[in-house]
Amino acid sequence: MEAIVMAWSEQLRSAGYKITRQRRAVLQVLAERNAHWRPLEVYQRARQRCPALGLTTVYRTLDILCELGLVQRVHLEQGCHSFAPVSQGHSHHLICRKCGEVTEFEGCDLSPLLERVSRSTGFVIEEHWLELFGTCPACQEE
Amino acid sequence: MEAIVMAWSEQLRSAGYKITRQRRAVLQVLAERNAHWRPLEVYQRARQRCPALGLTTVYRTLDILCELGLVQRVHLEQGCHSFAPVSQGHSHHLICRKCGEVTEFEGCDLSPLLERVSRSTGFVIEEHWLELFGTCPACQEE
DNA sequence: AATTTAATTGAAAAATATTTTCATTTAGGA
DNA sequence: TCCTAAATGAAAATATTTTTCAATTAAATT
Ligand SMILES: [Mn+2]
Ligand SMILES: [Mn+2]
Ligand SMILES: [Zn+2]
Ligand SMILES: [Zn+2]
Repeated sequence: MEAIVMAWSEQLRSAGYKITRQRRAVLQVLAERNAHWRPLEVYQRARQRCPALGLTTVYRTLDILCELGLVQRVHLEQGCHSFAPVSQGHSHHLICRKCGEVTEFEGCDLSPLLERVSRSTGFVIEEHWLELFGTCPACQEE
Repeated sequence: MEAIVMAWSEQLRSAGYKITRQRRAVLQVLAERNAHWRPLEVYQRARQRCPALGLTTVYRTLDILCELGLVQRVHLEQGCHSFAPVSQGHSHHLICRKCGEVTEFEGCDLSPLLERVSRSTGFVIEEHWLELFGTCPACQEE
């Protein structure tokens, strides 16, 4: 089994969640590709491994994974219904508009920007979201 | 009438759209506050000015305003169903988590970051989204 | 291995959000 | 004022997400 699936399972377990066939199937699907997944897609694909799976459980599992910071909602022009795996705590995504591939990128030093905005607006800034869109190497070759 | 409503109307007109009572009511609501608005909120508020207004028309009007770059969808933790006015072309929002106030901020020079990410991933980066969350000056005083 | 039990489950229904359809109305140019 | 394409709202359809609840099950305990 994929190492990432085992790592996720361990995180679930240590947070007090049981490892069920259904949850395992969801994790395995998410580990298949670096991409963003909609609940319905996860459901359809995961049912090949676990036919008894219900869509409700997919939603519930994604909720838990979000809560634990193992996946993150991805916001797209077409809508904000999909989720992508996350490696560390604070994370941003780079999304291919053609194939949907999702790549995390490291290091977002926005401090100068944030400080400037904070000073000019008087806001206390507590969080930032940054998402990049473009074309991945594979899709650049058409 | 608010200057901003007249400016928006002119934009609509010059894009070939008719200025209807319904559209004017929607614009007037959006101009009321620097905030993010959900379609249903716009609908309820705008019906005080134009009782015949339908929710469908609110959705359609927001679509057009998005298309023309006069409003922009705002993405929140709770969901991504609201819209906020935009002054210029490329714009980012700073959102108060307490009162919902939305402030645009100027100048987001992300070039060094984008270039670095582009180099390290091989992606061609075409667009970026940045949203900041925090507490506005008024809400800081509790 | 059998027992126990709280966590988990899926189906169905409900709630919420958005889009489509279509007959009627209307803004705005002629 | 007349004309017409654009715009409209009500209703229905579609899409997404959550709630409810009786049945099942993971896994800790015997
Ligand atoms: Mn960051
Ligand atoms: Mn920018
Ligand atoms: Zn979003
Ligand atoms: Zn505030």
